[in-house]
Parts: sequence; C-alpha cells; structure tokens
Amino acid sequence: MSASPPLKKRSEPRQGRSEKTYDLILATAAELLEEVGFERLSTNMICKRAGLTPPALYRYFPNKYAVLKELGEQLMRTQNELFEGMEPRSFSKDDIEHTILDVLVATVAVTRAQTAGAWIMRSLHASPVLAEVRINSHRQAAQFLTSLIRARNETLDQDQVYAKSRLGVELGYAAIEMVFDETELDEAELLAEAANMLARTVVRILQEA
Amino acid sequence: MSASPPLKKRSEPRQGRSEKTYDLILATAAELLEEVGFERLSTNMICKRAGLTPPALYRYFPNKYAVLKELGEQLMRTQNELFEGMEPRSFSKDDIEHTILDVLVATVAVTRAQTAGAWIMRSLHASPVLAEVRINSHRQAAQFLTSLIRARNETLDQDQVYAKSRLGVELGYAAIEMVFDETELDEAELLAEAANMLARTVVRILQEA
DNA sequence: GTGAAATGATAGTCAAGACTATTGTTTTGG
DNA sequence: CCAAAACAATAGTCTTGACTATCATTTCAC
Repeated sequence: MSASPPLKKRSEPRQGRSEKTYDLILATAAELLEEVGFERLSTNMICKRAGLTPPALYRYFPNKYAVLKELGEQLMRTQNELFEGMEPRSFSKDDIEHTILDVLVATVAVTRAQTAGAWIMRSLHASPVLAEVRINSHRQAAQFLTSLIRARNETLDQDQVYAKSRLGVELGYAAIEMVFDETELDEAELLAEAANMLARTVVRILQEA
Repeated sequence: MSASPPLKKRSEPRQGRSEKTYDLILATAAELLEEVGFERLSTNMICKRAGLTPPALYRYFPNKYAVLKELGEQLMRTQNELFEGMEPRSFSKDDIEHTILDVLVATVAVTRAQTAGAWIMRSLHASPVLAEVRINSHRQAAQFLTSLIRARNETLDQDQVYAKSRLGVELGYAAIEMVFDETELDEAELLAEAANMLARTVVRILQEA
C-alpha cells in the first residue's frame, strides 16, 4: 500500500490578489492536465505557465497532490450538488428514469463546462489522492440515494439499499466516464440506456418490501 | 492530449535464462505495484528488487511503459479468455444471469490469483498506456457479446447491440473494480446484483426484435 | 504615512529516475 | 572446443521535478 502524502492548504488567502493567485494556480493546473495529462503534470510546469514562481504555489498548497485534490473536489462538489438537487416528480418508473437521465446529462454538461473536466474525471483513478476524493463523493451520493429510497419505503434494510445504491452510483459514473472515453458511441443513446437500467433497478429495490 | 511514448518489446528472448529474466521483471514489477503503487514505481526500483541492472531490463523493454503495458495485457488476456469461454446453457433470463454471475465471480478470482491483480485493475485508469489496453480489451469483450446476442437474433441492429454490449461490459467491470475498491460492501451481494442488472439488460436487448 | 503582515520573486538545492556506452561473461551452433 | 551471438553488469550521464532559504515588494491597520 502506498503512503498518503497530502495535506490541507498551507495558507488561507486574506487579500484580493492572493485569491487570484490561488484560482490561477487551479485554473492553470486544469489547463495543463488537459494538455499534457496527469503523468507529465508538474508543479514547475504549473508555475511557469501561470507566470508564477514555485514559492507562490507552495504558499497555498503543501505539495502537488493538494492541488490535484482541490481540483478533484471542486468537480465532485459540483456534480454532487447537481445530483442532490434533483428529485423525481413521482416514483413511477418513467419519472424515475427521466430524473436519472436528467442527472446523467446534466453531469456530463457541467463536467464539459469545467476546464479539463473530462481529464479530471479520468484522473480520478490515477492517484491515491484522487481515488479517495472520488470514492468519498460516490459514497455521499449513494447515501443520498439511499435516504431517498428509504423515505419512500422505510421497511427496506438500510445496508442492503445502500449497497445497491452504491452499485447504482458507480454504474452511473461508469456510463458518464464512457462518454468521455469512447467518442465513437452515441452519447445520448448511451446515457438513455444507462438511465433505463438504473431506473429499473431503483424500481425493483422499491418493490422489494 | 498527451503523447503516447510506448513501443513493443526490444529483444525477443531466445535462451532459457533470458526467459527467466523477462518473467522476473514482470513479476517484480507486479509485486512493487502492489507495495508502492503506480506513481512511485520506477525502473530502477524494479531492477534493484529483481537483482538485475537497468540494461538487463532495457534489453527487453524499450521503456518503463512497455513493462506496464505487458502487465496489463497479461491480465486482460486472462480475463477475456475466461469471458469468451463461457456460454449460457440457454437464453432464459435465469441461465443468462447465472452465466454472467459465473463470469463475474471467476474474473474476480483470476484477478486475485495474479500478483498485484487488484492493483493492476486500478492502475488501468492511471496511465494513457494502460487506459488503451483496458479499452481494447473491453471492446473485444463487447464484440464477443454482440456476436453472441446477434447469433441468437440476427434482426437486431449491429451498432445498437454493440453500444449496449459495450455499456454492459463497462458496467460489469465497474462492479468488479468495486469489489477491489470497496471492501466494506458484501462482495457476493454486489456481484449478484450486478449480474441481475446485466441479465435483465441482455434479455431486453434480445427481445427488442 | 508607517510598520507589520502578507504576498511574491530570485536563485537555487537536492534527490530520483529514465536511460546508455562500454565491457565482461555465458551459452550455443558448428 | 571455439567463435559468435546472446546475455548481463559496471558505472555512469543527464534531465526533471519537488521543494526552499532568502530577499523584495505590496497592502493594510492604525
């Protein structure tokens, strides 16, 4: 098992200009992630591109993993807010399916909108730091889904529903990642099919009284 | 976009001892992958642990990515052979589900049996080289699944079936990866649930005449 | 306005890691 | 058994990249 090197921020921005520097570092890192990929990304590279110097970066981030972690968390936060903001009109299979499809499509959209969103999605598997960010986010999403389902049917076993929700979340994300990986496939069709599968699962869970 | 650095082997083993060296390099790389993770793995480290020297490694591999690629391909090959060896007794929903479950369970088993199998699975997302290996393997699996389905019902549209198969394969692998990522969840339950979802999908595809 | 805190730049250090020119040693075909 | 090929080691080179000690400048509190 690999050690976990990362920490939190080093210094909190207090003046306007540092706020800018902080954001610039993140934006530049995202840009570079898109251009050169995860493996070639380095702090020196980020600094050079941003017109900054290493100490400026290291004032705000204890090490390079912290930069990546923050980037990942930004995206995960955006995606989860989206997910948790949506509720099905009813619990009919069709409404559930529509809602899920909406979430999937919207998630793809916000990911595209964010610089290097697609790359960040893929890099989430590329480092222990980011893997942790990803799994926490998915757990949170599964928790939310579990409570949604159990609000509808309280007799269901908490742990079992959670396990299935967790699987569902993972499969949803797998479909989303496919959109970014496999450009030959029809995006709308892919998401629709995934939404269909997931909706059926949710309905089935609800019925297992 | 990142450049792709890797190439094929440099020298084919011709004597017994070189065969050993070759295998030793791969085995050591797998071991180290398990111990230190993907990011900290280096060629020098592999050599040291294997009791070899860098030139010995570079006789057989043009660069470090080639080592990883070979490791990934070994695992993918094993998994795909397994997958393509299985055929459902019948095309009833239950038989399909059983077959899928068998494949999932067996895949987890062979992955566990291989040194660093779990790590390799996760590292498949960690580098462009390995991402390519992974996607090729999944495409091949989806092709196989497509022909299996179309052998049963030739009226189905090839591309549509392929897209859905591809999604199915991805979801199956997502479930398998979860087994290695999320140890808190019940493995058998996870795989059973995934098999159920996938079987339903296959049945639905077959019925869309 | 001025001193202190905050911010950033100069100019590096240092370690690690990918990869090799060369030389020695083992194996094998004849 | 010997020459040539195959194999592996010696001993590096050279680049890159994470990270810092120190000094300069900007901003803010008062």
